[in-house]
Amino acid sequence: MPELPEVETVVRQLAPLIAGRRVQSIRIFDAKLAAAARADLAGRAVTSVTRLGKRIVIALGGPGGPRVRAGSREARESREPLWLAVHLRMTGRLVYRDRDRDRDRGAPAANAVPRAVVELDRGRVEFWDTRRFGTLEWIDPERAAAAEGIDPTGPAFTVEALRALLRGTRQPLKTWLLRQDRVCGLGNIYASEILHRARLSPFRAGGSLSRAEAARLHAATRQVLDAAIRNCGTTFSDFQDAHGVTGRYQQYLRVYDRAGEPCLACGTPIRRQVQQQRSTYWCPGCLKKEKAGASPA
DNA sequence: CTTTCAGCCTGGGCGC
DNA sequence: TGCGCCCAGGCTGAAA
Repeated sequence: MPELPEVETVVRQLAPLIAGRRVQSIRIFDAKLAAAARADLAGRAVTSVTRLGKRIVIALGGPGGPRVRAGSREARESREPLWLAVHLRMTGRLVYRDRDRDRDRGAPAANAVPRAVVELDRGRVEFWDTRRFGTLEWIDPERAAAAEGIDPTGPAFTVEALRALLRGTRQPLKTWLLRQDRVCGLGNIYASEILHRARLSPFRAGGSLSRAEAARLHAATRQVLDAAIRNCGTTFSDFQDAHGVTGRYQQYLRVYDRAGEPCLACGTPIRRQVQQQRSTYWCPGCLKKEKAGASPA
């Protein structure tokens, strides 16, 4: 579930389930994630679950329980809050389970093991990830946020900010939208959907947009993401996860994965072309119409 | 700086 | 039923 709306959905589902809960430990079952292991989590509480771009950030406060000597280095270090960042990449999922309940629901395969588990005082958060591209990292959120582009759902994402970021770039729009250091959170589905709604060619150079076109791109980004978040994102697999997060936005996709099918707006067959090793979907009919409509009568 | 491309992994779907 | 492809919601790092 890996673009902004899917990650946002996970955050909204997970936050009320684990906020305020005590953590016991993190258990790692995949050697690729060994660097995320640590033994100082017992007694910490989950203080928040938030989204940073496509990452889920679980904040852990200082530990309660038995105290170490006040003022010692140990005490200072143990009070430091910690932030666990989960990146789902292509196939990652976070599944919350109550202890002894829902034992089997959500498990992708019998006898399969999650890559990692955060054990809570009661229940756990499991990290499942078939392709094992996902990552677990302990981060400094300020530093991580500084490396991230503007969040397109937030107040900093304005037409002027978008224009300033686009200025001078010769990268094709589709490719540019996938960059996480300019505008964060977009991926292969929503980049195509947004450009279609904005009636902009995926192959146009980013820096070539007029003010009006940049405004269309801005509006389309907001509209597509808002609708996708309202619908809990896009889910292709029929898999139901442990608390029933199943997106509905796949019903509203207009171009993604529809190569050869008629455009819902104009009937022209949707085209697919590979850009930067990723499939781009667009409707040539809608772009032609746009050009014609834009020229003086 | 840009662009391209292999690589990281597993599994589903398709044509033969 | 099996085999060999191609494809997949992401991103990194090396090379040109």
